[in-house]
Amino acid sequence: MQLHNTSQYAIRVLNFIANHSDDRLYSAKELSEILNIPYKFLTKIMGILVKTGFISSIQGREGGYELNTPASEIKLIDILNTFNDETDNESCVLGIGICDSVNKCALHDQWMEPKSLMRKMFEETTLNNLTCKDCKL
Amino acid sequence: MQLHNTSQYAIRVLNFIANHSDDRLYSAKELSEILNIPYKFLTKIMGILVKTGFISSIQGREGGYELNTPASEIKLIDILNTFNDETDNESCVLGIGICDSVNKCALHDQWMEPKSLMRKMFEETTLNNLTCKDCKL
DNA sequence: TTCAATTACTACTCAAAGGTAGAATTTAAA
DNA sequence: TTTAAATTCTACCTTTGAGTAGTAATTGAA
Repeated sequence: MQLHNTSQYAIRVLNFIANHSDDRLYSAKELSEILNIPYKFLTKIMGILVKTGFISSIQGREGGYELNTPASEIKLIDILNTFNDETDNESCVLGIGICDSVNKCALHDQWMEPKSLMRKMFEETTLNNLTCKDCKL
Repeated sequence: MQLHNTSQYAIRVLNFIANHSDDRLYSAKELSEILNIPYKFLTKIMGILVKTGFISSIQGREGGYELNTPASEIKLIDILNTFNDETDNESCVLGIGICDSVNKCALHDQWMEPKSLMRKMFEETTLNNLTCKDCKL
């Protein structure tokens, strides 16, 4: 029960860029070193984030990445969805198709509350709320 | 963000056995058909559940499986741990080692509440609480 | 005692996540 | 204009979860 590495990496990178947007551009090489993410894997993820529109890339020497939209508009759930980290509200925790109040699995009732809270958190948290000066990178 | 298939299957099988312990023995073939789990994969999982002590197997003709301990003593969290479905309380949601109040990741604060509820649920729910007559199998 | 229904064991395949390699392209600075 | 620092692209490798195949071992019933 945990997020995919790609989702974790993407959140950390986007958060870092959001917190340093005034600053200057950061390259994949720098991000890889600062965030301790394998360089080649990071560039692959950055490519996806560019294609899906989260960020823009500035190519060539002195290049790097910048957010396309304000940090306050980037929800964690959108990042998770990009990397197939389903938080689908209806899918059954025991894997038996769709779960709802009339068609329950054995764990449905107990799962409701933690699931809702978790989903709410990923839906309502933006890169903006995440900003945190003394945090691990 | 979801449970492994193996964990899902294991919970469903154990729950079914728990709900039919008075009854009679169910074989892997029957369980596979009733619960719609691939037979060969199920027998593999049953083997693990026997080795880890959740169930005992009765070999030979008319054989099958039965719980080793009362359903009220089998916690979901123990099943998850058996199949590497970590719900480790300290491990970081963003994958940066250990997370606690003095060593936070950027998502730590928001993650606390849903994580605690989820963990509490898996720790406190036993096969016994799960019993549910009108549920999907 | 035979036989069929059962679990147990070993080894394999398949798919997806995670990660790597190398070369092509872009571009600002020297 | 050259060059080095950057992104981009395509293809590959590795690991792990998911699932399959075949056969040996066990055992109650006929």
